[in-house]
Amino acid sequence: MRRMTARPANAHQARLLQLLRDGGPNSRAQLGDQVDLSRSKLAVEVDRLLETGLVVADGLAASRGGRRSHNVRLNPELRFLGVDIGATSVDVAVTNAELEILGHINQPMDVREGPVAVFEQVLSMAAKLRASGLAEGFDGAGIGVPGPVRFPEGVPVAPPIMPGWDGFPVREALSQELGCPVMVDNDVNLMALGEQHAGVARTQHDFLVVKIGTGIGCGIVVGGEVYRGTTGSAGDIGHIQAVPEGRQCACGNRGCLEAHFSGAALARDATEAAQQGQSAELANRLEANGGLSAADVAAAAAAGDATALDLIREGGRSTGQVIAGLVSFFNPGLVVIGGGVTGLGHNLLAAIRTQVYRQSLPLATGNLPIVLGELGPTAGVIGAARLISDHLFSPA
Amino acid sequence: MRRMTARPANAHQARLLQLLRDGGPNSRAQLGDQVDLSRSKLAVEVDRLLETGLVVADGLAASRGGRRSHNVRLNPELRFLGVDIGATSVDVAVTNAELEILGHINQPMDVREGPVAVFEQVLSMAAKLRASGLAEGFDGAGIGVPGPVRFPEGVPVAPPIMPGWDGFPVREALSQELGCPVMVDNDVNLMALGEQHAGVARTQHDFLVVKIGTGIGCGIVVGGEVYRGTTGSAGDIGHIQAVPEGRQCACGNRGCLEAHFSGAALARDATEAAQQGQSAELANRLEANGGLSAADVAAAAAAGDATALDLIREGGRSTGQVIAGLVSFFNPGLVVIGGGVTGLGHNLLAAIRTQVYRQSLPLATGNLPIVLGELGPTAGVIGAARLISDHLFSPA
DNA sequence: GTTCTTTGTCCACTCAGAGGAGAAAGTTCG
DNA sequence: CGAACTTTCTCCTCTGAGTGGACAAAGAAC
Repeated sequence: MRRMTARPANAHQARLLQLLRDGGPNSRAQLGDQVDLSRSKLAVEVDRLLETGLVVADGLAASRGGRRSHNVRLNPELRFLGVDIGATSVDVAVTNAELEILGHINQPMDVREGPVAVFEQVLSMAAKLRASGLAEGFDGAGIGVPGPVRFPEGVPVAPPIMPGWDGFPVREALSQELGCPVMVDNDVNLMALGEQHAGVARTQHDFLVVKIGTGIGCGIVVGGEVYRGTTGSAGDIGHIQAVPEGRQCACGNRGCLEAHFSGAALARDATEAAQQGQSAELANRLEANGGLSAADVAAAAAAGDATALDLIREGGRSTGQVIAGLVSFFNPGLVVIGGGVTGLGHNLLAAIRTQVYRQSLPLATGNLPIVLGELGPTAGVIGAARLISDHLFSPA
Repeated sequence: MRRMTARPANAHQARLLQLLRDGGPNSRAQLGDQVDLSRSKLAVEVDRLLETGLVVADGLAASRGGRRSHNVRLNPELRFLGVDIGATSVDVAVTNAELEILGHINQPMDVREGPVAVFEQVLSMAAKLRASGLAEGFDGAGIGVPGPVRFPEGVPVAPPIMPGWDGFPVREALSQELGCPVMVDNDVNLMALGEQHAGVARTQHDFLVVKIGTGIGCGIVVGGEVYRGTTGSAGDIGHIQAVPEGRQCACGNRGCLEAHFSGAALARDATEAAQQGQSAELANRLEANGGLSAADVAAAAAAGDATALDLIREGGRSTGQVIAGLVSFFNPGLVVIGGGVTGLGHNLLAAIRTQVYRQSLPLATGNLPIVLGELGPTAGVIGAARLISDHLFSPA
């Protein structure tokens, strides 16, 4: 199939595409209710979109008490690729233009192997999805990387946990390989984008998404737009001091949040506790698996292990301490907790909530929900697809 | 004089008014260079503005190698009132439409006396400026208050340091008294607005302004727009924890930044030090003035007093600690330090810089200037005038 | 079948804005 | 001083986006 080359010619067309993406098939009349255009003008723009092939006719809708309407919808053959590169695994998904996930693969990987190796893996995963008949090609791709990105160019900058990626032209390279437009962003920003449009933050304009995975980061949405900062490093909260004179961090300072709580820190602390005989439960799991992960701690806590529970509570306290500061500063309408450690669930959330509600002023916390993300491991790839679709569904 | 009632009828007119405000008198040709309109359309809009009286002819400009141009400018009789209510004093200023300060009064006051008393004082100060011939009336007024504001309504909400103001309809009351449109905002936001357009932040889109006065607060500018948060309390950083298990704060928690450093905290600490005989210099000043202020500490430090210097350094360290966290999170392009304690000058700035550059990651601090505000005590009133002018110079 | 409702198309009209011609008012240079 | 060039500003025509109403098509309600 020939891939999509057309782009909306004006703001009206862009808006119509977005309505069809977010609202599914629609009649001209329904579109008219949402778009503040005369019916005549609307019909013209819809006809032009039909000509481009971005939009296709979709039969007759049921009557609403009068003549039945002719529905239109986004071309069901459009395909977007969403890629979410984490520190230790990659997610790749195919969506249609309405951003429904048609196929999704996750594979372990080490981002430190560098861009060339990782790219090879991503491309083979994309090829696998294509081979399974889900897509003949891609009309656009979004990709998230676990570090700061110079957004306009789509290039990672000075990423601490992914040496070798600094300055690697991710956007251009992937665009070349896939033959379609590509947008690159930080993984946490994509998670925020996902939760904003398909998840728990659907009604919010100003909110934070704290992703606790191998590391820890924060997505910031201001006025409905992802905020990336002056150099693309906004939301880099892993190295805010959570514990004065605390643990030594890889960044050179002491007491960084990430050194005290993250997937990696939790696994480390649990292993220490097991080795020191503080918890039989954890020691058993260490024995059995040859190592401990955040999931082990979650399981131990669920089984009633006090040490595991303490670790989670203490981590939640540190995290809550930092989030409390951000809440005072930013006054968000919602805080979403996501990432790999959401398996820790309610225990973690309770510890964070307690700390935030205690430390921030009532005006900021009065009506502030702190909740878990709704999309789990798909948040990143959905956000990635959203990113490229926002780009393509805006005036050229 | 009849006060201005007209408003720009469309976005073009609004843009033209803003250009004339920020660039002074201009010819049609010069305006055309900045506004991306055909000369014919531009002429039409300028003529309409002339009809409204917002803009007046301003004679012939010097030739630039051809026919001399007819300049136009904002009506020089337009007057804005800028009011900056602090915790312990009020500033009131009159500006013309180009936001040049024509007159400025500062008077001591205690905001805790409540809105009625303070209003009376503000109105009498405004009357004094009017009586001195600077204005026959006001075309708009901006007012800043030292606490959170529900911005659309212009009403303070739950202000901790100004009991009695909660819910007081500042905007409506002042508008009634002055007979002109009024906008209300937090004092720190106005300071940010002032520094953004007339001060040190002129080229920045994303920056922070930390105001250290009686209390401590932060103005946040995102994409050139002041960010106020979901409930109007964004930037309320005085109660972020700077010292774990630190001093008891009035808010009920321990170790809040404001409890460790602010004009009030500094005066308190200096008095304690003087009473405990730690500094003869400070003790002398305490004796002489019957009390100590931040200015006394500044003077003592300038005279070489080690205790005063230590207090400043320690305060700068606490402040820097908090700012470091904000810098990691927000990744601003500039941090401006302002407010009453800027008299502490270089010593304070150095302590803050040291702490921030040490604690935040290089990508965020790499090219991050941390500077003192440029406008000093006029930042607030200039920002206030700017606020109302932005409102009036936008499409009705 | 008649009447009412909803949907979609067609067409005439309005209006913002572009762009060119040309007049007005200067400067520069031989 | 006069001719040629420049800049500014006005006027007039033309275009194209968009509106709104008339009308046809298609179905529901009675």
